[in-house]
Amino acid sequence: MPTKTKTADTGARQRLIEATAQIMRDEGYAAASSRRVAAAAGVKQALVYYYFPTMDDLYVEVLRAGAEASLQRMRAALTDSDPLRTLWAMNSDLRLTGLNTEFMAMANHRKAIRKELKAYAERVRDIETAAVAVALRSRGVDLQAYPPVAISMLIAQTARSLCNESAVGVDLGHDELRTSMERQLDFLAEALPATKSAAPTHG
Amino acid sequence: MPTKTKTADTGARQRLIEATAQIMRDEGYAAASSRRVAAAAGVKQALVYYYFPTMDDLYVEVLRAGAEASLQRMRAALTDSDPLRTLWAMNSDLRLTGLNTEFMAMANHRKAIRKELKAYAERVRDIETAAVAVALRSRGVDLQAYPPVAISMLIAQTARSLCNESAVGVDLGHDELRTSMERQLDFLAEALPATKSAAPTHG
DNA sequence: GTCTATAATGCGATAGAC
DNA sequence: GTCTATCGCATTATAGAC
Repeated sequence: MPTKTKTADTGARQRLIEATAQIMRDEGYAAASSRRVAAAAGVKQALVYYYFPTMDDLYVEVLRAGAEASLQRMRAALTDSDPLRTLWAMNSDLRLTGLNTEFMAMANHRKAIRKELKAYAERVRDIETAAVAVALRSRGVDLQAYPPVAISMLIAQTARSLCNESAVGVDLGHDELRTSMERQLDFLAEALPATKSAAPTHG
Repeated sequence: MPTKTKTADTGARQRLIEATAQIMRDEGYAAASSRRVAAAAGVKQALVYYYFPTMDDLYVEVLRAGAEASLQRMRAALTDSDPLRTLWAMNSDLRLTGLNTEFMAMANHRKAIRKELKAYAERVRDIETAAVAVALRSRGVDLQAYPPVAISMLIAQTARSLCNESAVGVDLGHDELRTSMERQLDFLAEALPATKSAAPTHG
């Protein structure tokens, strides 16, 4: 029953959200005007205001959609064999980090965006931290000395920083930092290679 | 001889640069229009175009001025007793990191800004790396295992990330990450506390 | 060096027809 | 649900007086 109730409007509305995301990525949020996103979605400008009362509402929806997709990927990925590597890989995605930079800049001076970004960032951090805690514990790391939330922030933010810099053409030192990080991840991954489902022979 | 030659125009031009920086920090680069910056500097809009052919030229000048000031501070600071802590402190300055975020977002879709930001970022990294190398070497750290450029990037980017998040109200995990980083800096600082000017008794 | 005035364009948002 | 048409305003940038 894909028709009826409220899932029937998945035409223009969805295209508007996707078009907005793409324009923000490619040309910055300042370029994502009602006329530009309408044209990219193949509709007229006034229709934007039928679906979204203000442009900020559209931006929030773009953020929300991307956030849900990321959380979904994260939850699925973090039950796999090497959550730390997955964390690193997900935060190395240029498409995501590019959009994230735009929203960070927007959030600095738009309350509605700031509120939404904060909520999203904290949900992401919770999930990432839980996964890192599992990974570290299974490798016998002292969780007091290495708080999972600090480790997860370090991995995620380092990956994102490298992406952000690459986007503007700065690559100086990237090889060295990447290598250092890879070595650290290798070390943690190899410590206890295949202790699959937590089923020690006993006690 | 402060008059003559070319240093005589330090009135409106300088005020325009400072006003632009402040507006970018407080309200984002999109708010730094020719009318807004002119009003903040106490001149009329058209005068902006007398000093700067296009708005991008003004933005580049704001970036350049801030960059020179930062490099100056950095060079002075990095000859002192604890360069690693100085590196951490300088990259924890909300005024600087806020402006930096705006320029990063701008650089993503404006060639002139991207070129200038890249040049600045690489000069900063060179200086920071040199200072970290000195600090690590004097503490007997293996520079192969811990490349100075990687360490300097890690310290600087972690500090900046914390600032960027705080600016949008995200503080989850900050205490833990800050404490971990402080402990690491303490360790490095105390390893060989006061080996002042490199003057070993000999050999 | 600083101003007034203005051209040309784009913006967010609304009213109302279909 | 999608359109046409429009209001009111801000933008970059230029021309030309003083």
